[in-house]
Amino acid sequence: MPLLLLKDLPRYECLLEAAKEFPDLDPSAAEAFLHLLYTGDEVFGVSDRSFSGHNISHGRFGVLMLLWRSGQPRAARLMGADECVSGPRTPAELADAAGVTRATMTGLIDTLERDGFVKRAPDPDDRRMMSVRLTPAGEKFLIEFLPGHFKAIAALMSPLSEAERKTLVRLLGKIQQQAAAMNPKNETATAAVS
Amino acid sequence: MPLLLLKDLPRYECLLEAAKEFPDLDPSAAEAFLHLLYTGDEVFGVSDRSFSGHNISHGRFGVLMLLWRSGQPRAARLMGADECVSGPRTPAELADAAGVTRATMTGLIDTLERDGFVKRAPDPDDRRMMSVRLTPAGEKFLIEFLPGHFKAIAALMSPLSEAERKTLVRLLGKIQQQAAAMNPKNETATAAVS
DNA sequence: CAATTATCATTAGGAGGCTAACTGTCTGCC
DNA sequence: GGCAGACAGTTAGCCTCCTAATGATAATTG
Repeated sequence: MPLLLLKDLPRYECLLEAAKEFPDLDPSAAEAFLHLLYTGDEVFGVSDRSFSGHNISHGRFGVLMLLWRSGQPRAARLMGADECVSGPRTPAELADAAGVTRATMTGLIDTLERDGFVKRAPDPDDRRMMSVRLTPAGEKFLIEFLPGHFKAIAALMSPLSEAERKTLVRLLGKIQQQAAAMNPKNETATAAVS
Repeated sequence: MPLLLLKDLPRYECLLEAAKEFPDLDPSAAEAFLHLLYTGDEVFGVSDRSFSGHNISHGRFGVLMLLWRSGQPRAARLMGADECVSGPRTPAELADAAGVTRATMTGLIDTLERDGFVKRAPDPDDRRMMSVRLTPAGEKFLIEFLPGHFKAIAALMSPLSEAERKTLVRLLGKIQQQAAAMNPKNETATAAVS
């Protein structure tokens, strides 16, 4: 459970009443916003419980997935890369792919290496760089862990029909796009939406 | 941005291919799951940027909102309480309402008090308890901050029509229910769904 | 070829989460 | 009345995230 949120969401009537006092409050927008945050947190919690029994966390899991068969072409595509190149190897590449800072990645690799899932090796060509690699123990962990994780995801989404899942993804896509446009960091996204 | 996630979501074809290797992987479930986590993170990031310019965070904001006019009946209803009683006052009540541990609430109140938004006072009746109160500075902050925050939420949801917002909330509700049922902590939720 | 600039990984310090253990205070029961 | 247990709040230590600063190495460029 990562983020602090209300345990009970406000009822819609409460939002309506609050909107009388705050003209900027759009009740249906606030409702959707709160539900999105709340559900995201719940879903995060589900996969967190799936992780916690295995001495792993979202961050650690993400790094392992990024490293998973990174030497083989298939892995890169499985993780969303556009081309069939090998997956990320250096801390900088991993940080970029995972969307965290390099400092954070250093910390994650530290604990992963301490626990024997991963190994660092200096790059022979560029002495500034390190090369990160899954150990056999790390690979064994993934092979044992993934099926259960996938089952949990399937169970979580089981109340939704295929059509509902598509609808959900479509609506979330619109919000993603808008959120990206509202992020001052990427001006390209702003242009793409406008 | 709270949680570590892939910067680029895998494409659907990649999930389909991965499903050949892992029979437990349900591609549409995984797609919805990843989009939900990703969008939740993006949305969290939007409100985080709305906060960060004001020396505040989600946790701190949540506490302030819980304390907001906690002496007046309206406040409690605004925050989702079922009855028109006064809002939470003690650290334990705040922790429960916010869904964090008491230890975490102690830390939040510490920094909030250090920054002058909040004030602790011993309870005269029960010397184990403390009473937490918004200072005038804390109230001033909320009054100045809320309109912009509500505007950001409205902007974020602006790509969705009213009907789409209702659909989104309905679909998210199904997932919330399922997530609650999968949480071993609350057996009541399990029973409610089955 | 030397000096500046850019890049890589790490460290240091801070914040917000957690659990577990501790201190004081109240309650309830003999 | 006194003691065991429950309960409020805090403390201590860990994890994951951040930003900013550092040191070592490459790359660029005059």
